[in-house]
This record gives sequence, C-alpha cells and structure tokens, in this order.
Amino acid sequence: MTTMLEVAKRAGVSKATVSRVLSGNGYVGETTRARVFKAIEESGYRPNLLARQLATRKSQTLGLVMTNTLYHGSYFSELLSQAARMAEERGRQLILADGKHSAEQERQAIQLLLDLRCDALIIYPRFLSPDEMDEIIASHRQPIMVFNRRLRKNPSHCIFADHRTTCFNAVDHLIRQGHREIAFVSGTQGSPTSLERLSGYQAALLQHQLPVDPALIIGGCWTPESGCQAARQLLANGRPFSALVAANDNMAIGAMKGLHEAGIAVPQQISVLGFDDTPTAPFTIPSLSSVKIPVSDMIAETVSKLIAMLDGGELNNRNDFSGELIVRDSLAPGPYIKK
Amino acid sequence: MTTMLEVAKRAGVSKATVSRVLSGNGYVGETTRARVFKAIEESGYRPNLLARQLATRKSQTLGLVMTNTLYHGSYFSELLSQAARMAEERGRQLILADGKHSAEQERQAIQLLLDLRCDALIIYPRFLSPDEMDEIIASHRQPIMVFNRRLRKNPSHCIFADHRTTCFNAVDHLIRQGHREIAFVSGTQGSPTSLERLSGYQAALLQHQLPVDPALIIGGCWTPESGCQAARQLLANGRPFSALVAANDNMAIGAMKGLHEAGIAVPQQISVLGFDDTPTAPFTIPSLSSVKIPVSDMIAETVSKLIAMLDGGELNNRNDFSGELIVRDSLAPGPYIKK
DNA sequence: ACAGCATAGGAAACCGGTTTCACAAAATCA
DNA sequence: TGATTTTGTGAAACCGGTTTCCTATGCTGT
Repeated sequence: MTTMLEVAKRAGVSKATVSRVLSGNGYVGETTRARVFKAIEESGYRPNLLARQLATRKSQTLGLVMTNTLYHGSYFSELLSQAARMAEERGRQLILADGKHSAEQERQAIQLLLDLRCDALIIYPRFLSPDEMDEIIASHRQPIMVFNRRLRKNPSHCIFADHRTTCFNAVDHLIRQGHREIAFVSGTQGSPTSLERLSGYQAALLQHQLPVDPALIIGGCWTPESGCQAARQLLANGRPFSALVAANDNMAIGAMKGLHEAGIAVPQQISVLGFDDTPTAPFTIPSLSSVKIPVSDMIAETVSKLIAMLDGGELNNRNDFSGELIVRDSLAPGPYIKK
Repeated sequence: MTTMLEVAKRAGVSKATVSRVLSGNGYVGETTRARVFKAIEESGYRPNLLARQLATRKSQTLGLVMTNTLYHGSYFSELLSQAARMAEERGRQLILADGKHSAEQERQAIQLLLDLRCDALIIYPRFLSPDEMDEIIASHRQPIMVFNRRLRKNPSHCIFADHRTTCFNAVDHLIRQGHREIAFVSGTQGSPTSLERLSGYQAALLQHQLPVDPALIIGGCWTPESGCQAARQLLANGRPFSALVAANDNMAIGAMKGLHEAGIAVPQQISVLGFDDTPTAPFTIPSLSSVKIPVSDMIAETVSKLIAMLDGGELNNRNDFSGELIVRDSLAPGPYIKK
C-alpha cells in the first residue's frame, strides 16, 4: 500500500505538507497543492484511516450494541437502517456489536466498542439494568445514549417509548370497547419491553376492576410460531376470552393463524391486537390492528443527540416517545359493549 | 486513558514486556507476569485496539457492503445476524457499510471499508456489475467474497443462489399443475435478483410453448403495498390469470390481500407464490407457498471462506446454492390440469 | 570449566498518519 | 525602509501499540 511518505517523496514535499493538503488545515501554496494532488492521483494513494484515527484520537464511528434476538422482525431493520443512514449523513460510520445472550456478553460488546475507540455509543440494553447503565455512562467519557430504557438518573442520556402506558392505553381501549376477558401473549422471558407491556396490560385490567387471570397470560418468544402455539394453548385452557393482545405483531399474526385453524373468526369472535405495526400488518387477513412505535424517529433522535454531544450542536430535550394505536379490521367491539 | 506505558511504569517493566504479557508471545517470567497483571488490574488499563490494528496491520474486522433497500424483510435480518454471529465466533468484528442508491455510492462504501483496513470484505452488489466486481477483486489484495452474484471469472470468490433456475423450476411446477396464465410481480426496477427471477419465469413459459404476456408482468418494489397494488392492477387489466408469482413474500402477502379485497379466493381462484420463505409465510391466511433461499447457509459459507483465506484453513468449494419450493395452502392445481 | 541454548527483559524502530515548532520568504504596515 | 504579520514548508514529536534486535543470566552437556 502506498503511504503518505511515498506520496510526499513523489511530490517532492514532506509528509506534513501532504497531510495539510488532505486535511485542509494550515497553509499550502497553490502549486504545491497541485503537485501533491497529482502525486496522490498517480500513486493511487489511500489514507490509512486507522492511523488517522489513532493520531487524531477520533474514530468517526458510532457504536451500536443490541441483541441478536432482536434482529428478527421489522423493528430491527428499521432501527438499524435508520441509525446507519443518520450516522453516515453526519459523516460517521456505524459499528454494530451483538449483546448476545447474557449480561456479561452485553458488557463485553460495550467494552469492545469502547476499545475500538468509538466516538460515542448507542446501547439497546437487553440484560443490563438501568442502574448498570447509569454506572456505565458515569464511568466513561464518551457520549452514550441508552435506547428503549428509561434512566431516571440520566434522563438526557436515554430515549424510550413508554411501553407500559402505551399498552395500558391500548388495553383500556379494548375494555371500553366491551372486552373483559383479554388474553396476553408476552415476548421472550425476561425481555424488558415485554415486561413493561405486560405491566400495562395488568394495570389497565385493575383500573377497570377486572381480574388478572394467569390462565390468560401466555409466554411466547416474539416469533409467529410462538404466537400460534399460544393461541392454541389459550383455547385448550378452556378459559374464554374475547380479545388477544400479543406483545408484537409477529406473534399476533401467529395467533390469528392459530385461531383461524380452530375455526374462530377474527374479529367477530375474538379481536387481536399486536405491537410494532410491521409493514405487513395492514395486509394480513383480516388486517392486523397494532400499536405503532416510532422507532425511526426515536433512533433518529438518539443519533442526533450523540452527534450534538460530539460536535457541540444544540440538543432538544425530547426523550419520551409514545405509541399510537392503529385500529384495523382485527378489532371489533366486545361482548360487554354498552351503547 | 491509561496507556501501556503507564502500566509498564507501574509494574516496573518496559512497554515491550507488557505487550508480551498481553499477547502471550515471547518469554515472560512468572513473577513479572503477575506484577503486570496486577498493574493492569489496578489501573483499569484497556488496550487501544486502533493502535494494535495499526501496528499489526490487521484489523480483525470483516466488512459487509449491502444496500439499505434490502434492509427490509427478513432476508436482511437473517443475513446480517448470521454474518455477525459467524464473524464474532471466529474472533472478528463485522463492519457494515451501506451501498445506498447508486454504483458510485456502492463503490464508495467498498472503498471506505478498505480504507478502514478491514481484513476481508463481503460485497452484496446491487449496482456494480460482475465485471466491475471482478476488477475490484483483482485490484485488491484483501480477500473479497461477492454475495448473491455469479462471477464467471472468479468462481471461488462468489456465493450465489441461482435465482433464474430456481424460479424456472417453480414456474415449471405451476405449469405442470395446470396453470398457463401466470402473472409475475417483479421487485424494484433493476434489481439483479428480480431480473433473474423474471428471466426464469419467462424461460419456463417458453419451455412449455406458452406466451409471455406483458400484461401479466407488473413492476413492484418488494413491499407489501406494491404487491397489493400489483394485484389490483392485474385485475384491472382484465387479462385473466390463475396464478400469481411475486418476486418476494412481502409482495405476495400484499397481493393476497389485493385479491382478497376483490373477492377472489386464494388458492381456489388464483394461486399465489412468493420467494424467500419469510418467517410469517406459514402463518398467513391461507399459508403462503414460497421458495426458500438458504440465506443463512449461504452467508455462513461466505464468512467461512473468507476466514479460511485469512487464517489459511481449507475451504470446500460449494458456491452455488439453490432454492427449495415449499408448497403450502396458497397453491392449488390450475384449470388446465390433466389427470 | 566452558561452549551452547533456553529464558527474561530492555531499547529502539516501526505502523502511518497529525500536529507542534521553528524558520524563511513574502506581504502588510508604520 | 524597517518592523510586523501572514504564508508556506520541513523536521520531529506524537498517538499507543508490536516487534526486532540485543544483552544478560541460568542451565545443560561434556
């Protein structure tokens, strides 16, 4: 590989001058500049970014830590493509590290990105607690934003959707529409997002003095398969219900299939609601009602904040996003509707 | 940040010794080693990977170039998560760069990853031609694998599924099942994968002496919306057809919706076939028949080959993968079935 | 007792850039 | 015209590691 020194020799100048030409810093004469460009051109020189990053102590990269299991579903695609686009627009490269299956691996992923000297980090925690996130933020000088988790000690370092309230509102809506026996299919065991949604579901029932029946709460794992099985199990349980809320659209789609197979009409007999508003939601049969989480906006805000911290722009202080219930054909009034 | 020099001082040794302790190369006494570890521990030292990469001229990273528009759909998630997992298993970090919307940007993305001194590259070309890919491979000493594109000059540097033959076989199957008027919904204009599938579709028709009717070929853009619109337009065209092949599942799902809205029964009146075998395909109503492309296997093979090139393992020579038709409820025999 | 080798560790060069410092020439100012 | 500032450039230090080279010691074998 051609180095800067070789370019310098070819142009009859010093390394320093070549560096000045490339960076645009410092004074360089017109003719010299031209000679340097010619030498660069002729030699096919390409700067070694690693050397540059080392020398400047800036890597021009943003690190993103998230967990592989999230990769499935449109949620992840949307998040990642938007984050990458935003980063590149601001002249940064996105580097992704997988938090895998445990808190320890999540910590390692963060450490790796820090060791790679990312200028800033986006962490979408799956296993690490808010307290640990607070500590990580406190103990590193790089700007760090935490995605999808509320940090009370570091409100300006997190962007989140209030899944609990959002789910509360959705279930509240179902109840007002005449549903009382509402089943809930959760995501993978331990997922914070799923737990928040479950909590909102329970709170809404309690709010209306309705019982929280454990037989109506089934553990899934975000996949359509698990949603389908959950529906079957709910039916097998024998406990009647008029609405089913799944913690994401994929499971909702699976659940609709399970109900369909059992000869149950959606929404006439059972209403179904999902979360995330997957691109295919409007095209299922019947079209799936869902709670849309503004992932793109959220990640855009996250990246913007980080860049502002790095480049010193001004940052607006929005960190709390909320979902929007999108009613489609999979919802119908329940048996207890009062006119 | 603590540097190696500070650790060395604290342990009363030289930088070189610390480096030896960390890398495990060269001789280090037991007691010295212990002192160094203690110093590292006490100072919270973390090696600067950039410096290491520069010094060793190895970055331990694999670069992946692909286009943002592919991000949607499970295809991308599967590809990316598998690639990242494989890379990390072999001690490499994956770096992603977006090829965006033009050949020029695709070239820039490749260049960026090379400038970052990725040890090897995976390129999923969208705009660059096979010839250009051959040239890129020839002009760089880093191992480069091209994904989803056949390179006749560099057969060992590419992994691909033969979309043309795969689609040919699928359409051939439909014809044998009694379909003659078969509609085709293509992906985004210019997409090589879509073009290959279209070509296979046409070839299968010709093979059976069936006419290729332009009125039955509609341009979509990989999204469910476009599939739905395509179905509407096909119906509006008035040209009858008994089967619809969409270049991916998302469009097939949209198309089923469009047909359903028009009161057409799938598969009784029209059969529908997609590509990719999305996780939701078995759960649509009716369940969607699809051609499964072994993306995970393909990318695993790609990464394996690169690692073998880097670390000098042996490489098996499989590069040609093919899709598998998965028949579900959306397919039924056509009107020309002969018993 | 001495050659020969394995062990241990320091000094310094190196990776390929950026940046500081020093200095000279040219331009501006008084 | 002399003093000062601006412009243009090279030498060398630096970023934080790795690696080569070299020296010194302790063992082994004879």
